Amino acid sequence: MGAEKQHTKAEILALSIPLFADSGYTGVSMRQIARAVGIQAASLYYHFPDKQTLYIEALNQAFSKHADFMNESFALQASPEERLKHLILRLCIQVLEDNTFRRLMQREILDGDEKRLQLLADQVFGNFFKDMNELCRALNPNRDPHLMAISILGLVLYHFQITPIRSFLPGFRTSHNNPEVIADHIFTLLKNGCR
Amino acid sequence: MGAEKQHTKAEILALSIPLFADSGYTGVSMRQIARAVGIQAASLYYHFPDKQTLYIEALNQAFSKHADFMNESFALQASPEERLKHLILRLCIQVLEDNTFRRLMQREILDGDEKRLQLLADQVFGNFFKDMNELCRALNPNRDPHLMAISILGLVLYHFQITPIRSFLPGFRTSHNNPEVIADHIFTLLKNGCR
DNA sequence: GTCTATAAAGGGATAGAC
DNA sequence: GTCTATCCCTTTATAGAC
Repeated sequence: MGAEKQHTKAEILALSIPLFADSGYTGVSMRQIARAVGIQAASLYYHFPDKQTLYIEALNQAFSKHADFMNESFALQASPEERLKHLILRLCIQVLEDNTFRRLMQREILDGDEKRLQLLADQVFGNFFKDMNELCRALNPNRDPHLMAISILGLVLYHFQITPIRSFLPGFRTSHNNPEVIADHIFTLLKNGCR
Repeated sequence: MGAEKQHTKAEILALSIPLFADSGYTGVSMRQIARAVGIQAASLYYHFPDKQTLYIEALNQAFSKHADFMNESFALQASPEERLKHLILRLCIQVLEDNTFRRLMQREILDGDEKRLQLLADQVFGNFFKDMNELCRALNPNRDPHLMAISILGLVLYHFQITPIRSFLPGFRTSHNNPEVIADHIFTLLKNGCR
């Protein structure tokens, strides 16, 4: 109908997600969010009862966006090793491209209370981690799949977590920021160990 | 010297470090720090010109405390593999016991500006990472030591980073929080890959 | 659905007494 | 070295007009 474009909840959330990812919950004010959206801070309270709720809904939106993606690398018909290789490369590329999501997740693991962590576990990791477990079992039934799954995830994520400081560490080369180089390193490590 | 016990800079820093580790820079107020110390907020400004400086000095104190420890696992006379095993177990135990330090470090990697990251790289990782590089070279000269060193560090740290959410993930057992179990898993993984 | 105005609380920081 | 008192700004959140 004749209504001009108005700001929806989803739009506000989409704009506040990168702010929270960059500066954390206490590091972002309602005024900053409002400025990013292009409205007054008071107007945010028409959409959300308080800052907490806005934040939780932002998390929900950010997380659900990624739930789907995760469940693709497992479908393809191939040997467990091939699937692992494919998964690692996809993860590396995805994590590199969506720094916002990775940072938000990291902050949640640092700061989230039990309820929020449960949300993260269910919504983001839920099926993904179950599939990871099964892949790990297929790779080697004698290894603890939970520990293996976390190790694989940790290998990928840590290489990107540490990016800001990496260039100050001995032995750094610019190629170490290349997702294909990292993926290849991780896959070989998982395949052969450090030999 | 009839002076009663007075609060020293070092004491204030020691009390503020866990606060910053728990809630981050913006999540902690000068009043909160003062309360933890048992003085008024204004008194903090006798010791430090501003909050930023207090924070940086807290980081310095927290980091330098750990610089020494790191350089022990490399001294012992043994095969590279033995040294790796020893290092991983020590790291796991250390990281488990000092959550504060781990969290502070994680927050710095998320939020630190270039200058603070340089401090972290030099003071905490500096020699440690150089020794790690050499150990990796000894383990296998054909592998990129920088990537290997980060992988080893990432494997250890991620298992502890993810602790708060681990119990919500499929396949969890309480033994997965045991540092010896984790260390053993990581060492075997590094030695043989996932086979 | 957004605005202006404003309340109420909390933040960093300073002045000056002791 | 710590206190009280205070300044000034920002923050979250509400009220009411449009």
